[in-house]
Amino acid sequence: MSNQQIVVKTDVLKQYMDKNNLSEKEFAEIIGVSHSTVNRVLNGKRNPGSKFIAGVLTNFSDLTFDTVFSYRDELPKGNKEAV
Amino acid sequence: MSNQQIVVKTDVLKQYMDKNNLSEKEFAEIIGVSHSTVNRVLNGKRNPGSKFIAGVLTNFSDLTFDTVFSYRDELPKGNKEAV
DNA sequence: CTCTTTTTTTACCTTTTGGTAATTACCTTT
DNA sequence: AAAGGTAATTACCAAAAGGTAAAAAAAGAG
Repeated sequence: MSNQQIVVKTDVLKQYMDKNNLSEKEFAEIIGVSHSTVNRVLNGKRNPGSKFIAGVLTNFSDLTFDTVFSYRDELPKGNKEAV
Repeated sequence: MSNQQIVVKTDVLKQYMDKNNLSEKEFAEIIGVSHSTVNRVLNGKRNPGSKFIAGVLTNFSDLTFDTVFSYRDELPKGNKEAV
C-alpha cells in the first residue's frame, strides 16, 4: 500500500526563477499554465498537476524531474498509522 | 504557447503487466490507486494524474518516466491553429 | 509623498482526476 | 448449459488541480 504524491522542491524552483529573472507570470506563460497556478504551487497551496509537471520538463531542458520534483507519501483521512 | 500533458504509453504498460502477470486490480493496489483508475488510464479515458505517476515510479524500480510516460501537446477549445 | 505599473495573492468557478459500487464480460468447474 | 468466481468496464459522486478576474502588495518614476 502506498499513497504517493508528486511535490515540488519550492526552494529549488524559486532560486531557478530568480537566477533567470523570471516572474511568476513569465514562468507561467512559458510552461503553459496560469500565473495563479504557479503562485499556488510555489507557496505550497497546491500540488503540481500533470500539466504543470509536463510544462516544466518540456520547456526547460536544464530542469530534470529529480531536480525540481520529489515524492511524498501522504497519510490521508483513514490513517492507519500512529493509533 | 505550450499546453503540455503527460500521457501513458498504454501498450508499454499493458505489456509490462502481462509479463509480470499483474491484473489491473493487482497493479492498482501496488501503485496505490483504485482499479478503475488504472482501467481508465489504460484505455485512454483518463490521463494519468500526479498520484498515478508517482505510484508507478516509486513502486516499480524498473519502470522509468520515459519508459512509461510521454508528453502530448493538446490543442484545447480556443485553438489558434488552423483558422 | 503620490501616482503608475508590475508582481503576487486570493475568491470564485470550471475542468480533470480519483474513488465506490454496481454492472458486464470471461472463465472455470460441474 | 448453469453456477460460481474473477477480471474488466462504467455510472455516479468527491476531491484536487487549473483558470479568470479582481484585490492587495511591491517596486519605480516623477
